[in-house]
Formats: sequence, C-alpha cells, structure tokens
Amino acid sequence: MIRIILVDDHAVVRNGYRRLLDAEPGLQVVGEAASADEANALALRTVADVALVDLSLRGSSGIEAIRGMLARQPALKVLVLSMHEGAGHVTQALRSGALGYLTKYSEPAEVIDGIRRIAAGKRVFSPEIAQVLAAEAIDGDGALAHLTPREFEVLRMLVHGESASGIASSMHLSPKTVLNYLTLIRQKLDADNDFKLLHLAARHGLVDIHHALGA
Amino acid sequence: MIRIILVDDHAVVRNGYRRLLDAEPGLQVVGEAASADEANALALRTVADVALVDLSLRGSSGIEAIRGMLARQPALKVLVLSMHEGAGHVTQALRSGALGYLTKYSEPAEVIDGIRRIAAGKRVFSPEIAQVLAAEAIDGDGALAHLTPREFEVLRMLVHGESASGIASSMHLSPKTVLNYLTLIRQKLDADNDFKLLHLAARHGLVDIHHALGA
DNA sequence: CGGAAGGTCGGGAATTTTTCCCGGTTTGCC
DNA sequence: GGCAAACCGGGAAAAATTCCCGACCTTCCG
Repeated sequence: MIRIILVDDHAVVRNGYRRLLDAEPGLQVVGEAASADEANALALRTVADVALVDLSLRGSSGIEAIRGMLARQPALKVLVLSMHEGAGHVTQALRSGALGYLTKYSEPAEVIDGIRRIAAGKRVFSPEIAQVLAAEAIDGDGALAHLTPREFEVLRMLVHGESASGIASSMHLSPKTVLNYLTLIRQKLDADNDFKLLHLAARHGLVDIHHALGA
Repeated sequence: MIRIILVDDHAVVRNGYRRLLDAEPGLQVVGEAASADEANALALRTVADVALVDLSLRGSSGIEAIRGMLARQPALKVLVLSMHEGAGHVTQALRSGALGYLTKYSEPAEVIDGIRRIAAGKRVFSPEIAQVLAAEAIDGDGALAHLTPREFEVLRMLVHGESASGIASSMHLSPKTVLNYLTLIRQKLDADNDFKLLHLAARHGLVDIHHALGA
C-alpha cells in the first residue's frame, strides 16, 4: 500500500486527487496540506511514501514545502505536479529533493503510474519537462541557476508583487534577512532596476508575463 | 437534474470535478472540453444547464470559450472557476456573459452550491472576487486617468526601461524633477514597488510588455 | 480684469531604503 | 575533523526617496 500526502492549495484539486487515488488499488491518501506550513506540520505526524506537491501554493512556494517535508521525513518521495513548465521551477524543485515532475496536463493514468514509479524509487517526468531539462542542459547555467533555493524563493515572491516585509512574514524570516537576500539577488543577476529583474524572471518561466501583467 | 459541461485544459482537474459532481444528487456532467474550440463544438451537440469554465486554457482563452458557447446556447449559464483574481479577468468574463466567478481556492461544497445557485439564475462570487469588484467600482475610470500629461509621459518612459536620469535628459528636465514626478506617480497609483507600476501600465495598454522588458 | 486652480519645474532637508560588512549557525562533503 | 557553502540577521555607511517648499505659467470663470 502506497501512502500519499497531497499538497495543493486548491481544495477542489485536492478533492479530485483524493477521489482519483483512493479509487486505485494499492494507493491511499493519508493526508492533505494547503500550504508549506501545513505540509511541514503534516510531515511531523503522518508518515507517507509519496508526496504529491503543487508548486504554486498560495502564500509560499511548494519548494519550501518540499524542503520542509524532506527535512522531517527524508525517506519521503516527492513528485511535483505543477502547471508551470518554466526551467527555473523544474531545476529548483529537483535541487530541493523532488524525484519527479509532471505537469497538470498529464492524464490521470499518467499520474497514477507516476506515483507507482516514484514510490519504487524511479524518476518520472512529463515529456514537456524532459524538453525543458534538455534545453537547460544545452543552455548551460541560466542566470537564475546559481541562485540558492532561498534566494530563488524570495525572487519568486517579489516578482509576484509581494513586499519585502510580506515575504519575510510569509517565510518566517526577519525583514532584514529578506532585504539582504534581495541585495544578493540583484548582484547575482546583475539587475540594476526591478524591471530587469522581472524580465529575467519572466524569461526563465518564473512568472508568466502575459498572465501576470496582461489584461 | 442539472446538466453540466466542464471546460478546463487540465485533465486531472476535469476528472476531479466529474467525480465530485457526479457523486452529487441532482448534478450530472454531460460533457468535457479542453479548449475553446472543443467547447464550441460541444455546445453544438450537447445541451446543458451550466458550464463550469476555467479561464486559462492552453491555446486560447476561456473568454473565447464563453462567448462561443453562449452564441450557440444562449440559455447556458456560465460559472467561471479560475485561479486568477485579477480585475481584468473578472470584468472580461462578466462582460462576456458569465454569471458567476469562483476561485479555485473555493471548497468543493461552495462549488456545488454555486452551481445550484447559477442554475437557478442567481449570481455567485467568491469573497475575494467580491473584493475585486468593489475595488474596481470605487476605482472608477482607472487609476491612470488622473495622471497629468507630464506624469504620464514619465511613467511611459520608465516602463520602457529608461532610467530616471535618462528620462530627465530626454525630456530636458532636471533629474530631480523626474524623481519628484516618480514620487507623485507612485502615490497616485498606490504602487509601493515597481512591479505594480509595470502591472498597471501594462493593463492600460501603455506599453508592449515584451519591448518594455528589453527582449 | 483679478484671482483661484492646477500643472510644471526644481532646490534642500528629512527620511527611508539599500548596500556593505560582519559574525554565528547549520549542512553537506571529502 | 575540516572545509565550503548556504542560512540568518545585526549595525553603520551610502544612496535613494519622500516631504516641503517657492516660483512661474496657463486656463478658466465670475
């Protein structure tokens, strides 16, 4: 029996997965979380084999959820299920310990199959993601590649319009620390103004520019 | 019996809704579509009471799907279920004929309730969306409207990537004056950071976003 | 015509933000 | 263990922004 934790901030989506997975023999959902904090708390009291994680959680990022859960349950196998195909998201997720990455365009059967493979210790990727990874490999190190996970997370929230203090409280950090990260990020990305920052973030799929700014 | 059409490009999400709704007495999913084209074709051959539409479809927009379906089935009641809370999305959807707008943060029970209310001809909105609508109503003709010509021009150049000193020399002004204008602009637009500025400018068609970011 | 209202332009000082530098802790890896 | 790198935040210097001010000009209207 493969025990599964769902991490997604959309109640309806969690509900859908629970019904889908519980109906499958050998799979069982043992917990749900809607935020990184909830995921961390859940990982303390509920042991599972596989975590199905959506990257774009409401307050914070799924990256944080992954890191937190793995810190508490190192044996947990993480399968990311995200709408975002941007290279930045994928590499950050893998670097944070995720074993696989599917998009939400995947068919239910693919997801179920993916969970079984992940539980068996294998890696699983959507075709689109494989594309992205290949491009990344050819491209070399994108500008965002040598940001640390924390820096990446701060940047992600920033370009989504969060204020520094908002990021701080959301990540349980001192505002001062966030500001220091921001300085580092601007240096690493060689961005003298915020527009350039946004441009870089958009290029690497950190934010969908049309969706974020378009009418 | 309320007959429902699902329009969402995520197979897993559609699957989740189908399971959720079919399990509910009095509700029945009679069709699914993953794109605006599919939705239009579906509306030709399948009569339904309510359409549950996700705005961000892969190829085209859910707005298109709404218009197309309503053209073919004017009696169809459209309930938008989107991740996006942006004012632009909401007003566009309503203007296109949607009767209600829920976010994907809604609980399954809210969605089911919403469908029943929509089918009864009522309007349904998430609390977040109500907020957005209220803000929109108060905002009136749009924030950019009461910028002075000079302020407007400064903003336009700024979002095109110009630096403050660049704007100054280009407009034959003291850099100091430009900085003063920027302060005024940020106040008038209630933008505490540059991302919000860019967001507003883009929304009002002030700038081609790709060119603005130096692509 | 006079005068109020609003836009334009910039200086100087206060204020805030950003940067730079520091040290301590933790983590992963030879 | 020792090393490198990430993580976290304090403090002070440096830079940017805001706030407040006055001057000039045009427009509108009683």
